Amino acid sequence: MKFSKLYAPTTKDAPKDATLPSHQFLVRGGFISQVGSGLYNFLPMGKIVFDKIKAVVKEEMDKTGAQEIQMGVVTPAELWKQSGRYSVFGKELCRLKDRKDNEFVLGPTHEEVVVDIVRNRINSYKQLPLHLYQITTKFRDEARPRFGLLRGREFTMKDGYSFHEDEACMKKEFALMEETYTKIFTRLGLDFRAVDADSGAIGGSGSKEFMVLAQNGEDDIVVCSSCHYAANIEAAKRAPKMSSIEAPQADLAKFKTPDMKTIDDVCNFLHVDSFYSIKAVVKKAVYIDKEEIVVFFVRGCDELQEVKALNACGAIDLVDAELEEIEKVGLKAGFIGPLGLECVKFYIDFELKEAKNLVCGANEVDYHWVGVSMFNFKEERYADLCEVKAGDSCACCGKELYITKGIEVGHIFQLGQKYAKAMGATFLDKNGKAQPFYMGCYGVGVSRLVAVMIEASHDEQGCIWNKQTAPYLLDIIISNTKDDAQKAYAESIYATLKSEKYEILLDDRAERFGFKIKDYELLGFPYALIVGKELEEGFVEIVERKTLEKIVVKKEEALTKLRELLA
RNA sequence: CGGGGCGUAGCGCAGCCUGGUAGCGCACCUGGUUUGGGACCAGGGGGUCGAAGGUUCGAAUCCUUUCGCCCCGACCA
Repeated sequence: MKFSKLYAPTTKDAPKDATLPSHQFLVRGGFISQVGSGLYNFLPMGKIVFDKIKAVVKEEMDKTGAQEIQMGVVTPAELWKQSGRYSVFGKELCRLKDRKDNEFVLGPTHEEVVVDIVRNRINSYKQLPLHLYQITTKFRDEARPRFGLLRGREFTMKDGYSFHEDEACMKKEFALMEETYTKIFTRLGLDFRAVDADSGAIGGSGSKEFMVLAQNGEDDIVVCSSCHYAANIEAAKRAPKMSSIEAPQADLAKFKTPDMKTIDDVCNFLHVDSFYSIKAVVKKAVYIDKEEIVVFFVRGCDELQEVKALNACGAIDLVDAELEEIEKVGLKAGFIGPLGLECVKFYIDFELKEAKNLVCGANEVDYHWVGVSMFNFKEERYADLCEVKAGDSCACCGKELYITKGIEVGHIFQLGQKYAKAMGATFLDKNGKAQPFYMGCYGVGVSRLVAVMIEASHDEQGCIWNKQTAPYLLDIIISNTKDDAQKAYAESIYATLKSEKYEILLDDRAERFGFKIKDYELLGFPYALIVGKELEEGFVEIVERKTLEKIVVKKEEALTKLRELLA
């Protein structure tokens, strides 16, 4: 490709709203252009990168025996009503009506549709397992699109769905997908971790996220400093917390604690470490048909992890409770404790199970209990509720955990029979009995990966593409296009390499050297060949983008050297 | 969804408070000089001032409504 013909509108300045390197460089380099909030167009070079990433994903998926299909973006709302997600999925689900007032949704994911495809067509266990996948546009009406391609409203995802006769077979496919995703992200040259995750709105039992480690990630991930344990903070576990501080010895007694509404106040007043106190976090749980106040108890030194809390109470959403609502159900804000609590639903972090010598609210204004022991609560009261912090101990090996940032690029789920049951999708097993399918589903954020590649590899000047995803492998820069010798030499190298099927760019624009080398650094192709002044003496230069180091080679040897580098 | 900001040429902005000829930089076009780190000189083209309504002799500017975009947070497979 000749740069003079390429549509790559590069700019010196970044758009004012682009804060992340990937967003800035994608726009400055003319890879993408924005057309609306969270809506982007891919320009020629952006499209090349996108297609290269897509090809890697497709190749690895096809190797596993999964079959590519393509489902419609517009889906009848009826299918979503069958699965129950029409009401559960929030405002991200874009709903629309046709001219006859029939309801539709823009597919944010395709479990419902794929079940419909298989339902009544796969009738026997003999036809299983089956894995169908697609690489298509999804739409989610995000509350706050941002960071360019990292969180758009329209995006491209590879989403695969597998069907199995039993759980064992489903788990086998899950393991195969974990392996496959590892191959995909390794081929793309990314530094990533597969982490334990919460399943969110997709549901199901086991789920793992693939996180690319990056400073600008939106997710917190907990990683063990010693063993292989890694998890999204929403699902992270730790070894039960211990305290070296001696437990306060006291018999069960009610203490007057005037106006002591916070853990700090109470602990200071009673000279107790916050480890030995119980914190009450009041939330309003939103269900499909109702709202109610729910209280979560964790150790005073811990924080409530909201996703865990949401899972514990099975609500659709948890929102902050207003003081008025708290008082209305009979709770005494600042003095809430589990002992004798009856007016609301409540859950207790399981690390508090059978704990002793605690301080907690007495459900009476200006009073706290001391010497509390956590026995006599029903088993179902206990749940994993607290947020893991840096410095906590690993549940697997006991060593220290730390927290780092990640960008989610893949997520794999064991769905079990959730969708098949809800939508009445069954097959006949070996005994001739109808059984709902076991399903798995597996997603890769393909368009997001375009941005992730840059987040993972860039410098002050611009992108640094690897050979696997670079739009072009080499940029031949003619320093002065009025110099016939430079032009002729550059064009001959270009023609030769092009005939050998290398993807290369010839910067033949009538611009000055500085302009073109800046564009090269911004666009970030792996190598550049500079044909300039030294050609007269018989030399040209090869630049490696990653290091920006230049090597001078004899003009006769440049081709050989380039073939070696580009191979 | 809560809080805040901004919409004036393709991009970045000034003008608005105090109403009266729509401006600057970059980009673009023409000619010339220049050609190894985003050149210089001269000339030139391009804007329903986000939209609608109102006040006024007169609105980019004041008032009302509305749409869009962005930032912080909540949310988010």
